[in-house]
Amino acid sequence: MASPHRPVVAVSKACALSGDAHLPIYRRLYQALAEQIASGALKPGDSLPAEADLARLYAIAPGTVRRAMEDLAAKGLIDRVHGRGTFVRRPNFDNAMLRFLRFRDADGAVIHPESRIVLRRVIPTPAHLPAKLATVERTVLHMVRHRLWDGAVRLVEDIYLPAHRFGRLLELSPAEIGPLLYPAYERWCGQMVYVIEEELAMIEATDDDAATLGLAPGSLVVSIERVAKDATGCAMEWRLSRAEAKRFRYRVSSDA
Amino acid sequence: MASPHRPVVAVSKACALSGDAHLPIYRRLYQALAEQIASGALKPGDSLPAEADLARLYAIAPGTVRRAMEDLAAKGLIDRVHGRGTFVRRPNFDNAMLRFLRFRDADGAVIHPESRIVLRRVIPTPAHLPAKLATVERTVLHMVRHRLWDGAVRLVEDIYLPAHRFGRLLELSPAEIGPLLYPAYERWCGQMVYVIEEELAMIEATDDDAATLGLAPGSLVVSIERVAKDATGCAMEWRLSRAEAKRFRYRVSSDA
DNA sequence: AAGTGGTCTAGACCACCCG
DNA sequence: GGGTGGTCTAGACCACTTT
Repeated sequence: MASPHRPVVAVSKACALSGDAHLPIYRRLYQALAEQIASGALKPGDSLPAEADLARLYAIAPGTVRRAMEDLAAKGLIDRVHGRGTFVRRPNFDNAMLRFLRFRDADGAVIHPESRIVLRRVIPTPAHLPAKLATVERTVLHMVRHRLWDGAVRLVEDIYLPAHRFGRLLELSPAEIGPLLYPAYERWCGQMVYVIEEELAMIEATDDDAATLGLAPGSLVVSIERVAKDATGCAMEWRLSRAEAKRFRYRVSSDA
Repeated sequence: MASPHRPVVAVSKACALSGDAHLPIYRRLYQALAEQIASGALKPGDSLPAEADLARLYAIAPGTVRRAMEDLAAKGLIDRVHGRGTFVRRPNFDNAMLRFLRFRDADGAVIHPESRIVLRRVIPTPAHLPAKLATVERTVLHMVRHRLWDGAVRLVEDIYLPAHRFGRLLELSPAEIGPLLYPAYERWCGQMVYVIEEELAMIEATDDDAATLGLAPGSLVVSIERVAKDATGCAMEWRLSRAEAKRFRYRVSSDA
C-alpha cells in the first residue's frame, strides 16, 4: 500500500515492486523473488538479502517482507536458517511434487535414480491423448525416458507434451535438460507444474518393457499414469511409467 | 461469541494457555484449539471466536492469534471466511479420505464393497505397534475386516485402535457400525480422522491371505499400510490391508 | 452500521550462528 | 559482538458479509 509518509531514508535505490498493483505487496514481492530464482539471477545456494534489507530496499514493512519469505519457504523455493540467513533451495526430490514416487533398495532406503532420455520426437497426436492432455494440436512431443540405478533400467516412462509449449526441449542437450524434468520445464519452457494426479495399477509387462527392465515375460509391473497441470488446471503433461512391481514403494499423505 | 454451547467468558479475566511453556504462544493456542476440535467440544460447522475475542480471552496480541488461526487453516482444521468468521471444518470422507482406495471391476468402474468384520478383540499391545500408534496402553483393540464384491473376499484388513478410546466398538452390532469405519468412529467414539498417511508395496501373499483371497500361494498382493490421525496429529488408527495386486487401482492427487 | 478476516506498519526482545 | 531469523506486540486501515 502507498504509505502516506514515505521514509526519507537515503537508500541509494528504493526499488518499486512491479506487477499488478491490486495484488498484495507480499504477493508481489513473492513473485519478484520467485522470478529471480526461476530466471537464474538467484542460483541455488545463493543467499537472499536479510529481511530488514529487503524492507528498506522496497520501502515496505519488515512484517510484509516476512510474509513473502514464509510463503516462499512453504513453497519450497528457499530455506530459512535461524541465525545464518535465507538461501535459494537446491532443487531435489524433496520437492512437494516429486515426493510421490519412491523406490526402495534392499534396505528400504530412498533412491535417486539416474535419468536417461532415449527418445525425443514430434508425432501426430495419438487418438487417446486429447482425453488426457489439454491440446487441440495435431502433433505432440513424445519422449521416452529410462531411470536407472544399480546399473540397470528400473523405470520406463513415456511422456507426452503439447508441441507448441515444449518444442524447445528438442533442441537441448541432455545435460541442459538435467535429471529432473519439471525444473527443466520451468527453466526452458516457462511452464510450472502445480498439481499432479496419479493412478496406479498392476499389469503384466509388455514384451518390450520386460526386456528393457530385465524381467521375465509376463511379469507384473506397476503402471503409473500421471497428469501434471499448471496453475490454471490445464493438463500440460501426460506420462505413463512402468516399473517392476516388487521394487515399488509408494507413500502418500492426505495433508500435503 | 454468541455460540449457544460456549460459556460466556468474562473478558476481564484472561485464560491461561496450558502446555509446555517453552513452546511459542501461537503453537500452544493451535494445540488448544485443535484439541477442542479433536475432543468434540468444537464440532464441525461451529464458529470460533473472532480473532480479537481470542486475543482478549488469552491476553495475547491479535497477531499471535492470527498466526495460530492461519496454521489451523493451512492444516485444514478450520475454514476462514472473509467477513463472516472462522468455522470448524468437517473432514469429508467421500472426497478427501476414501478417494485413495479404489478397486476396479471388469470395466474399470468403481466398486463399493461389502464390509464384514470377522474379528473383534482386545489383545496385548504388539511390540511393533507403539512405533506406529500413539498409545502407551498395554492393550489395543484389534479388528479383522473383510471387504467383498462379486461374492468373494477381495481385501483383508487388520485394524488396531487404542482400547480406551475405541472400546465401545466391541459392544456394537455390525449393523450399528455400518459399512464405513470412520463415520462409525465419529458417531460412536467421538473420534474424527483428519489426516491419513499410506504406504504401498507389493509383496508375496502369506498362506493365510492367499487362502482368504482365493489366490495361489505366493501370489503378489498389494500391501497398504495406513496411519489415521486426529486433529492434533495423534495417530489413532493403524491399518494393514492386503489385496490381489492385479485387481488393484489407486488414485491420488497432489491437490488435496 | 457492525463485525469479521485481510493487509500493513513499526517497532520490541530473544535465540541462534559466525567471526 | 554483530547480524540473522523467530516470536510477539499494538495498533492502523481496508474488504467483505451480514443485520
